Amino acid sequence: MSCITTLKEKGLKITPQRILIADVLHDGKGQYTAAEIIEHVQSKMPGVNKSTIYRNLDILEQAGCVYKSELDHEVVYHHDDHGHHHHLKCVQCGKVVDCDETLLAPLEDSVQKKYKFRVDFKHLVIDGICQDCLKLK
Amino acid sequence: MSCITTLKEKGLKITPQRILIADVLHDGKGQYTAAEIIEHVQSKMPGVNKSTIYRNLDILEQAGCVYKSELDHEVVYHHDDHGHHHHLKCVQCGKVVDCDETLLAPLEDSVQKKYKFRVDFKHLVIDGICQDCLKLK
DNA sequence: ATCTTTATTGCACCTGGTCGCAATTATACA
DNA sequence: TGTATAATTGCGACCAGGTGCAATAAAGAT
Repeated sequence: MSCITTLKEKGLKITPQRILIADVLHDGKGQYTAAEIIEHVQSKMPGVNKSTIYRNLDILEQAGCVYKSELDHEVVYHHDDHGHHHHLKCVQCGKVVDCDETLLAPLEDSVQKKYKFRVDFKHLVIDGICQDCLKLK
Repeated sequence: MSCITTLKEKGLKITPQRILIADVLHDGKGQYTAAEIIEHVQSKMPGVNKSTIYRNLDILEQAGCVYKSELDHEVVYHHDDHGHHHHLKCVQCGKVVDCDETLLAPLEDSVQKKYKFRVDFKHLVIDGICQDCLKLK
């Protein structure tokens, strides 16, 4: 669903800056760093302030349109639409391996049941130690 | 186990700054923000640079002596010894609920088996939406 | 006890992200 | 269409944390 529609539903104002940010997130590759979003937005509308963009990314995150994950020393934002998968990140060598989403499903259920907390894992990053680094020990 | 011993085993040098950092982490409450660690260390040895402390916290994390988690807009460091538990954090209201560690055990196993990745969850922070915020919708 | 090597520290500077506040603008309503 | 009002923007200052580099100090060898 369009981010703009969601914002409207929440009684938030539709500004040109917000439209541009939503456009970037809907387009293309589905994963952007804050710097990339800032660059794309400013290339279409020079002078847009970085605070505006950070603030709007937060708002979109709160609204549930955008997910944020910290991947290998970088924060990336992705739109809800793009399929989920997770990342296993080795804290020793920094390597990142993609990981199937079904792995997390049982956990979502148990947290939901036990704590009445709705978690919906999208692009979760799990820290650990990879096979290669374990061998080096 | 003492952080200092671990550092020695890895061939790293034992400096007064590192000893102070390890002291803070071993003491007391078991959870410190970077700012608290900097303050404690500098109170015992004025002039220690913050970069030194950040660098050493990273090194201790890599060495597996210290765990780092992001809790409600704050990064906290804790020593390996202190018992684990996890946190469920509501992305809407910011509320944090403690959560039992047994919940994560099955996941540790499945990641280990399927991806040969050793994860050892300590003080994990899981984002979600709490019961109260769900009701408001 | 001194020397050599290599890691570590302190320094100055940079970067990403945040905040308070005054100016601006989207929206609802007359 | 014009106006009121509350949200949003842009700005500048600010903060936490990180980096490159020259100076320093720990550890092992002599």
